[in-house]
Amino acid sequence: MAPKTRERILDISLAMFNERGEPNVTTNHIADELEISPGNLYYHFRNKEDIVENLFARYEEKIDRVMVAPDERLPNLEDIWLQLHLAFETMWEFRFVYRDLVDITSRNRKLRMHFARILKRATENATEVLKGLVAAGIMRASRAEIEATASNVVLVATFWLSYNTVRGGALEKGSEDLAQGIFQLMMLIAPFLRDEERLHLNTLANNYRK
Amino acid sequence: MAPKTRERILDISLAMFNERGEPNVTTNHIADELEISPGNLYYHFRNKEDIVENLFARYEEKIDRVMVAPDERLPNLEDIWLQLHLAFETMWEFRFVYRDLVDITSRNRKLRMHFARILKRATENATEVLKGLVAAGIMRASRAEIEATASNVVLVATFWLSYNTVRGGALEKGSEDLAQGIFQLMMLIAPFLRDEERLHLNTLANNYRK
DNA sequence: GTCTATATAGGGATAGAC
DNA sequence: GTCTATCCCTATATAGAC
Repeated sequence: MAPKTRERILDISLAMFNERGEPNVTTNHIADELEISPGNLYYHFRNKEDIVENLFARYEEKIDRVMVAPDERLPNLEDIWLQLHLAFETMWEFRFVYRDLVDITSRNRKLRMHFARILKRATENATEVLKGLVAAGIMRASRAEIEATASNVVLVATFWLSYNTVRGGALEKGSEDLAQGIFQLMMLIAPFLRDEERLHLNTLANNYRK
Repeated sequence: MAPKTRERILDISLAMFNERGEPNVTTNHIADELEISPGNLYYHFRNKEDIVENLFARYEEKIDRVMVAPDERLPNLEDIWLQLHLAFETMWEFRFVYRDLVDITSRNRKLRMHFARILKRATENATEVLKGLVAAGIMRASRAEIEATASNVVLVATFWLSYNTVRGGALEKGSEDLAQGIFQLMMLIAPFLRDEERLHLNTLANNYRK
């Protein structure tokens, strides 16, 4: 049996928001693409914002599952690659949120609060991981450096896709763009690493240079 | 004598774009605010995009003057504080560009190309300055680290205002927000500095923590 | 649950008088 | 240069039939 209309609206809206940017997709576009009537769409959702909020809720749920606190074991660099990879995959899936982040959060108090919460949690998460690396002896950094770096990690992660779009240059397929962003994040912590890991990252740079 | 209408339109548009976001300001709003007729506005500008392009040209000219290549003398940290301050002031003056950066550049090829050029120039500029610090013996970093850091500096500078908006928390008056962003940028290069300067920055952190 | 038809509002933009 | 009047179009949203 075909998926419920409500779900189909959400799915196609996500695809169109991601592709064209949420401000540039109207409810009529969505209805057209689905080959349903605008009236039908409004039977399932009060308004466009209602669709956006539902998609954001999907996003929030997924990203929350990815931002798991570090467990008892001290983290290593492999853990970080993996966690960044999972986070970036989810952000890519809902990249419309990031494309017009300020506009979307400015006009909707609910989304603004929830997004601020995600950022806060991400920053705490990053801080804990960095502290873990210090505790594991993999890196050395002061408290102030850890805090500043955690903020910078979150900032770069949040706006990497926008940056990559805006700096021009042909966009790769999504997965390569993401890999480059993850590398860029790793280079934020590279200078704090002990020589072995630091040199390793420097070597990897050639694979990601663009 | 009062300023020419054309200039008044540009001035008030800039103020309104900065305050409400460019997508949320219509030509009618602008005309209302100026207490002129919409028809008059369209006598001076072909359309809204024409206004945006003119404001962007103003911005580009100013930011180009700020991004001066380092002169013969090797740079020190004071030079960097100063240059960042000048750049951030100009970005703040035209912050509407940054608020909806992806949307604005996506729909206008000309702005897209010009903004990409600014980013490219900023990255080259940052790279040169970092190399200068290395040459001056103030910091140590590999070529790969310099390149990655230059990119991160530009990325953080580009999206600092958006980040600050979106993370919530009461916004300070503009000047304090900017100072915090500049500090955040300095912390990107802190780990590469020799001990003296690195400790100095770490001490400053208390003034900027938020 | 879905459609057709329509109401309403607003934004972009132009013509023509002054 | 400026205004009034207006047109066109698109977007959101609703009513009521099926």
